[in-house]
Amino acid sequence: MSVDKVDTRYLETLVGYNARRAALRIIEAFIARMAVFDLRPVDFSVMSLIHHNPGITSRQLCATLGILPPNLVGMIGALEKRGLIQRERHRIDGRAMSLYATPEGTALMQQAEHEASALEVDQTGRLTAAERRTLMRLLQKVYL
Amino acid sequence: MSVDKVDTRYLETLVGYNARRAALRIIEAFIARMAVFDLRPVDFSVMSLIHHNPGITSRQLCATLGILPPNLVGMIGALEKRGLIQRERHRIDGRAMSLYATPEGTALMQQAEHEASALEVDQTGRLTAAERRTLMRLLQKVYL
DNA sequence: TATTGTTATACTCTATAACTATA
DNA sequence: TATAGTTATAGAGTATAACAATA
Repeated sequence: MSVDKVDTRYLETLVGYNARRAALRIIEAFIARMAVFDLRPVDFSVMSLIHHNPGITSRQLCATLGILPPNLVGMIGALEKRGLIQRERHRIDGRAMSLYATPEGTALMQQAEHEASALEVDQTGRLTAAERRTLMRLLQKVYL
Repeated sequence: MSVDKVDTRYLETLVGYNARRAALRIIEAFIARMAVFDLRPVDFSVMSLIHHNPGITSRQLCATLGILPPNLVGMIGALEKRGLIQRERHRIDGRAMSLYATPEGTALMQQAEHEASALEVDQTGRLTAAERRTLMRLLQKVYL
């Protein structure tokens, strides 16, 4: 026999389960609304960090976002090919590459971040501003 | 030039970013501590739902957990092969399969859920019990 | 000797199309 | 005609090993 209504009460006591479900919900909406910019969540994160940290290296991006170096190479290459970022050999450490947003990349990210922030408010519409701040603070207490 | 310290302040204003980081942190610990039971997060979720919903169908599992049917088949097959669950043809709807935890599966899940709950407390050690309840409630307000 | 970036490659996860048995 | 489960397969995401250039 099937069950009338699925009892999910146990899983809902787990922070990991709830955080994953919430993240997937928001990311789903993010993908849909960021399609006009042709930016996946990971591309957005990478571009945002370069935008706010001119000269950041690939290694620093990997460490910050938890991306493995081999998996970043293609993304960086694609963003450079699109004219959104520029790569320069690091002035002091010749092994590293410094990354910069181009004027086109900067303009794109100003729009994209504005849209992302608007989307966040939409997706968390059932939360008050205070609850939203609390949620952020508690999540950071978990992973930072 | 690389940057001294990476500025992540903008990304940290996004619920999606924070929820994903927190979820990944907890899931990482989950994978490590559930290895003794040979249960990945998805296996744990599936087994837990079967455990608490005797007779649940594959379709109901898919709808509840957001898994696509073709991707559930192999998991169910593996769990059955391990003797943790039993599949029976649904008594009324001959197309569906009703799923039940075996005594072995039930015993395993009692241990596994106990361990998962303990792990949750460890991973959210920087939160008070009240904060943990608040976090859960706010996350559910986002995705439910 | 260690680190940055890179290539190649394997592995896992997720998604799509099409089939069968039943409703 | 629609749905539950299944098969095969494609695509995206993530991981490991090894290498060249530089520290």
